Amino acid sequence: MRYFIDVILPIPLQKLFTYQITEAEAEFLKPGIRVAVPFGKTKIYTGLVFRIHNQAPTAYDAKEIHQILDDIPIVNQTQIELWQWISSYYMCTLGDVMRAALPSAFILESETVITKSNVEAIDESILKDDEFLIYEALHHQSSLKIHDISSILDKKNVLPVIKRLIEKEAITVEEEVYEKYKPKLVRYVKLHANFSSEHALQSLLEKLNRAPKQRDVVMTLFSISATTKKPVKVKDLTTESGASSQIVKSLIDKGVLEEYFIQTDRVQYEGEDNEASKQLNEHQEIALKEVQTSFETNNVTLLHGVTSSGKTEIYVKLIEEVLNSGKQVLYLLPEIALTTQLVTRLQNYFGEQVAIFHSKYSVHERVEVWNNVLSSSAKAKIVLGARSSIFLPFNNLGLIIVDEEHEQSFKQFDPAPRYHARDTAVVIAAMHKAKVLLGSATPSLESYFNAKQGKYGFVELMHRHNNVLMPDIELVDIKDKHKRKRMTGHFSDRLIEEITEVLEEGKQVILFQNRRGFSPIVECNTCGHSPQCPNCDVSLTYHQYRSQLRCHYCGYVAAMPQSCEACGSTDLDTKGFGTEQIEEEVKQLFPKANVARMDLDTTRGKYGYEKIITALEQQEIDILVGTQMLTKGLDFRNVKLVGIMNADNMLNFPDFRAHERSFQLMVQVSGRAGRTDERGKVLIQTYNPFHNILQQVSTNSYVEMFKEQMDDRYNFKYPPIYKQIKITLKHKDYNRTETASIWFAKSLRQFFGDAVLGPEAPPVARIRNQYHKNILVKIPKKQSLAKTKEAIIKINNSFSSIKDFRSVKVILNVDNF
DNA sequence: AGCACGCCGACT
DNA sequence: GTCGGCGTGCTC
Repeated sequence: MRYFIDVILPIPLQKLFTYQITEAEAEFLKPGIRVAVPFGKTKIYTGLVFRIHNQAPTAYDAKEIHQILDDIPIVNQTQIELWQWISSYYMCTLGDVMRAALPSAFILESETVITKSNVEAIDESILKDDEFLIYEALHHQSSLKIHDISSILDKKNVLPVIKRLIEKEAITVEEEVYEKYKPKLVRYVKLHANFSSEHALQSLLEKLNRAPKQRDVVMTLFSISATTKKPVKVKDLTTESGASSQIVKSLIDKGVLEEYFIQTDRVQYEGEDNEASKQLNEHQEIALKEVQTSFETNNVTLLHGVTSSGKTEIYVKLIEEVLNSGKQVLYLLPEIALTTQLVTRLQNYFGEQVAIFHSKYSVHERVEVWNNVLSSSAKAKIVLGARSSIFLPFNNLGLIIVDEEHEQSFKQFDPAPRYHARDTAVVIAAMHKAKVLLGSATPSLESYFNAKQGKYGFVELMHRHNNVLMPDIELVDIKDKHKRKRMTGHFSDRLIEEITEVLEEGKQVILFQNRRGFSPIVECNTCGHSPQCPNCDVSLTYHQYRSQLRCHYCGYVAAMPQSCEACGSTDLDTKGFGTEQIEEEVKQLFPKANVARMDLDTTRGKYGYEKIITALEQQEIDILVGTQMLTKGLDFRNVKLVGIMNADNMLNFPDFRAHERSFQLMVQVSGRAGRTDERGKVLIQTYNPFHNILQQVSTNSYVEMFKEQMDDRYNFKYPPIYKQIKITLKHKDYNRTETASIWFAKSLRQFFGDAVLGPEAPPVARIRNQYHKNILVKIPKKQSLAKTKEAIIKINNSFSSIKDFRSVKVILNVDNF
């Protein structure tokens, strides 16, 4: 009997690959174990065992595997099922899912290692200059990587050189696989066993009298272990005794001390003991009861709680309950909210049981969280994570909380798998027979719709904590203010008045402008020319603080020109405004106030974000100017006024969800005002104060907004009434993109007729020198999604078999919102 | 996706 | 004449 395995490889190919294994391997292997397999002519890849069987492939000879990488499966059966669901629902390959799901340290790739051949000295005269350079380098260094050779020769393509050297038998190459994850070892020391007796110790100390530094170290070791009664880290010993690590080393060399290593987790909770969860107020208590009742009949429940209503405390109670039943909890949050207070809060309640998983963690840290979840370790009973934490190897999930459920960042846009973590969470929960709680102050239309349809349970929490009133929202008509000359820069007289007042009270102000940089367009007043990005179809944004022009799509940077590139005129003007300009104007208007800015530019780096938040909490900042970053789950105690500089640019955004998003954004920012005792104030500056959305924001009428938006969605066949799939075609040649997209749309129409929209060029038609075209397929609820996808895949297959179109990239995006 | 192979322009 | 550009095809 012959044995085979089908493996998933982390490459975007639909197929699984079959390898030969021995009987012993067949007995050992299980689905979910990683194997290193040869792939193509040279490479070795990490594959994940999907199936073990006896059917020999007919068309080819299966290769043998290279190595088994795990003792036990690192991916469980439920996850493999989930991967399959994601791959079919979001129209991507299993390899795509594998790449996204596994921490990158789990996916090893081989590296080519070049060594000198063992042939006796070869005739060096047959070597050419570059070949000799490498041959020579190998005399000094036993082995070289491809990368090293590139830098020695200072060129990119070094493979031909290597090939020639192999032919001349000067070198040999090998593929080596490296384990990327190394457990972290901490170095400890103890007194060598030889000196455990009183007598031996005595004579040792006498001997050391002549080496006072070493004696100090030994004495410090005694005092540390006497006080802590724990093993002593080398690091503690050196800092405590003030001795260099050299002294410790010589003691080890002498055999006085003995070193040993203990494996530790990189991520450790070092906080205090847990505090008890807070007593709920009457409204929270009722909401909690309602959620619990809802869970009896619904697997998914939506909790609509206004900003500052204390949803977190309810979550905490639910988590406690689930933990007591011995199950795991997944708490999903938008990426950015993870870096803040909430993490600390949950750790205060649950201590070590909380594991955190997000993109700022190193690959090693992620592996540790993965392993802790896999082994159902007590250290990962609750996982607090961003969208990718849905891929962790849970085996006993009881509850998933999706906080800020409406956040778009739960949807992955690029690369594949383009999944939505909230929707995927619902699927995972079903697999585990777990419950899902979606929480938001401004639920997404689809979740609210699902709740209204009875598909989800629904609980409302309309009272703010301590019964603080909802902020008072005032609309300021800047068209009128301009006419009456009541504007100073981008500030209306009302806004200036309010800021002045709030500052006098010693309270803080947040100003929201959803655009970074100084101004999005620079224009020449003489000829009208404005600098464009050379790689994308957008005008460059002016960033004042470095006097640069930058493209927000591709990252292109140029110095701000002194004069117009087209006509040479020095009369340059800026159109539109961003956070930088607001910051500058505030500084001029309120020279005494401390002003800070929070946007992508100021929060780069690991702690950039935290720094600003802490400064605001410590009240070192009086006025904070920022983009939508401000809205994500932050709890600012002392902010009394929120100013929205211009509501119109978001409302006019060309997207069917622009209104919904604007509503959510504005309500969320407004929620930052007056969160503790005093009522907050919000000023919204707009050219169009009678816009329905603005009226709804100012009266906090979610339901009204929902009804009106749903009418639009119904009339224009948009989600959540219709499902939709977006197909994007990309190519560097405009004409080819054009003809390809027309062909694609035409084929789609043969199946779906009017339900196909486009092809249409997106607002930015060229990004990084690639032309884009979008096609939208709208799918009525009653139409089979599976059949629709099948048809699209079929069309895509015939598309890529057309020679001219093969180089056109096709991106399928299911539920592209 | 990589990576090898193979065919054409621009340089020593 | 070679080097290296990228279009084409394949990977168990």
